[in-house]
Amino acid sequence: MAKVLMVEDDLEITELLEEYLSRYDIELFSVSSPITGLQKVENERFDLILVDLGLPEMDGLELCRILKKEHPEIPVIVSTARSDVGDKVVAFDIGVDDYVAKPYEPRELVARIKATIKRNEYLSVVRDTSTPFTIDRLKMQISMNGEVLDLTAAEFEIFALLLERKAQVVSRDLIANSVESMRWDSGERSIDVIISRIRHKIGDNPRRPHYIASVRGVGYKYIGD
Amino acid sequence: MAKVLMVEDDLEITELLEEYLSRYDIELFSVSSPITGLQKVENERFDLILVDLGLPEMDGLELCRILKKEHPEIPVIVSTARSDVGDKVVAFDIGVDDYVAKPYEPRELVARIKATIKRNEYLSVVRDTSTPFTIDRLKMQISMNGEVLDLTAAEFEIFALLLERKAQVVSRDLIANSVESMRWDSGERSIDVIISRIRHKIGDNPRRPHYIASVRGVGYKYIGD
DNA sequence: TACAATCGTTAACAATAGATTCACAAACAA
DNA sequence: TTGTTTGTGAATCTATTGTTAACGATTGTA
Repeated sequence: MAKVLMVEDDLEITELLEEYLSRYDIELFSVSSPITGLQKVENERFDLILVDLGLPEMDGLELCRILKKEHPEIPVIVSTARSDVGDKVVAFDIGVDDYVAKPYEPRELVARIKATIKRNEYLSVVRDTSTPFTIDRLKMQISMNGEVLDLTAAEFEIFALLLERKAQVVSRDLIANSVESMRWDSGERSIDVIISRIRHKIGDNPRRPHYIASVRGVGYKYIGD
Repeated sequence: MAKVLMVEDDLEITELLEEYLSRYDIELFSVSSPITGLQKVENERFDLILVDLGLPEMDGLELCRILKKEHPEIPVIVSTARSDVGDKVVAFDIGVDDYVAKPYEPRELVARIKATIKRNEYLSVVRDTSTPFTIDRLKMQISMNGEVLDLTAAEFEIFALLLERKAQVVSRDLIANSVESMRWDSGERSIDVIISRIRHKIGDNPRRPHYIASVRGVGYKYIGD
């Protein structure tokens, strides 16, 4: 039974779909606001998220962006009544997995949901080979090639920060202000020391770094090749 | 001097901070209601906005939401006395840039304000199809035909300066004053030397330059043709 | 055109700012 | 307490920047 979360404010649609999808082995949960959607995602595991564009409070695309940032492992399908092609383009740009235009046939939705979940199962295995690191924020751990690294809180936070920003340079300043397990006013050398400890644990060499490169005068960056 | 707008109804705090922040090169303007805050933002340019949650009239989060919608380019920091974690989560969801819990050390506030402003200065990748070069300030790198160049800080800064000014002549004086990674009192020859090293790395020849031409008696310019 | 004066280029080396890491201290958690 | 995590200062190391100087190119002048 696949668990799908739907973010949609039209109650009529959600009730209909809940009933319909259950016949195809899909358990549908629905919330009407992006905020509650995000909260639900934090506390429950879903196989897929369905986002309706044209939502109140927050732009639906904005929700997708956050979802893709915080939970890139969960596939997202967007739906919209607007015939706006721009939305579609932007949505795919963000990394949305599929798109259905309203009004859609329920049967079509079932097909897309099943296809997307299947594709994602396969992809998540492939994706592992591209970068050796996986972040699990709920468990607060980072794995390297499937092996869980033994990191302290500060090490975890800094490394996660670097990994999330991919090749972007992360300044010591930013690190100091983002990492809760460090005192906000601790010296810049402390950051270097923690970086040094992370490097040691992942077996990286600062001279010829494979993962964490230092950027003179600024900070560090993760180099995913 | 950074201009910061504070939306906070506790006069005691604002007066204290106004005095304190000025010592750190931050000019603080304060308003006590979200409405006047919004009006001020319409008519003046600010580098950052500080919003206190738990405001009268309008919910502080609501103010943030409007600010982020109307002026996404201005960074926002929220502060709150509530220890409510939910607020924090929602605030970040809205797109708030940073968060301080009350009571906070004034020094901490200074650090966060400075960091947030700096982080927001450069946001995007400059892509220009007319030249083979691409500047990515976040990653602090310049690519030539897709290949990332291995530049040092000073090399990066000078080359970026030239590229951004297109065909304009950039004087040695301007270079000396713009480049942070160089000592402010270093001679003019040092600039020439760094230009030489950039040329070497991009395979340019000063006799018959394709990219960087010297302008006798003044400085250099980038020739994109 | 020849010559001088000036400016630009770059190689080789020197100076230095910044990074790394060690060993230990302080803070924190159990 | 004890053990673990984070912070500090110092020694060391190194990449980056600065300096010098010899040479080449350019401009101006007669």
